[in-house]
Amino acid sequence: MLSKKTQYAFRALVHLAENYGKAPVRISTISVQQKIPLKFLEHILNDLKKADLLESKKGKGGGYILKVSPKNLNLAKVIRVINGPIALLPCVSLNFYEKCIDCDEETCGMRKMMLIARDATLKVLEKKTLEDMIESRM
Amino acid sequence: MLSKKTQYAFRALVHLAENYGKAPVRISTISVQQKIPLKFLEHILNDLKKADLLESKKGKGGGYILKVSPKNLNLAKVIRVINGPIALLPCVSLNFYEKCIDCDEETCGMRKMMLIARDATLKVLEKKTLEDMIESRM
DNA sequence: TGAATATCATACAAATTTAGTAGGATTTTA
DNA sequence: TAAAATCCTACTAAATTTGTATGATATTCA
Repeated sequence: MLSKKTQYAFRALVHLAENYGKAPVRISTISVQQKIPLKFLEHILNDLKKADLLESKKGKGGGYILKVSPKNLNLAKVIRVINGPIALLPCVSLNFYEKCIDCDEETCGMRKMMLIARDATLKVLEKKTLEDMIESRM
Repeated sequence: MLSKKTQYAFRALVHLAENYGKAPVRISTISVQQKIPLKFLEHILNDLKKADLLESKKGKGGGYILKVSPKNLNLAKVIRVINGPIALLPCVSLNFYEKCIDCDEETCGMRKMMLIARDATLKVLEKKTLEDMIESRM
């Protein structure tokens, strides 16, 4: 399951996507409108910034703006930045690979199955974008 | 990601599947051969038993046996019993549904996307069985 | 220039979940 | 009835999640 932090991140990103191309949006605005604890939201936006998804401006009139177009930001990217691996096992993770203990990757059946599951999940999450998410609302 | 407990569960189930139709297997045997802490394994096997996947026999000559055929035990079932929900959001979980806070399900784009992702993942995990897992090892 | 505005950085803390241990009760077989 | 096994309840330690607190830093605008 996605952490609360990740759900917050998506909500913040949707908010910023709706202001894409406009003036920066303050953390406090997002916090109030999306009902996300302000100081927690600071961390989240900072994480997204470090991942190069957001830009920020300090001082009066400052705030955050989406750096990439909503249609170029896929959901897998966001999940990986905030939530971590998408795969069900570390040994089948593309971005967070770790060897499993006591398991020979060549002959591990669990690994083989989770690889197939991962591919199926990724096919969706890497294709769907923030824009798809917003448009799907009607 | 699947918890360590879930990975242990799969390993234990594979072990039991290899003894399907034969005499019961003791916890201690599985513990040693699969390198799973014994007392922790007790809990796991008990959970699987409560979910009706295993049968147990007490006393000398006792142990655990797989109650269902390996080819009739799909991976989603196991994950749900030990790990919990497969969906990425509680509001799109079939077996562990919970309403999200501050979210209208009719118009929530995040929900719409995670529904599609869930279906893709489930299509694999509900189709693949313990037998598939074992056979895929070669 | 300086006050107000905003992000940025670091550290801390509470709550929850995960991963295991301990000790004994219960049941079955021989 | 003794040995062998599961069963049950409670406890504990470690890790992760979900925040909070405090102040530093940068920017704008009068």
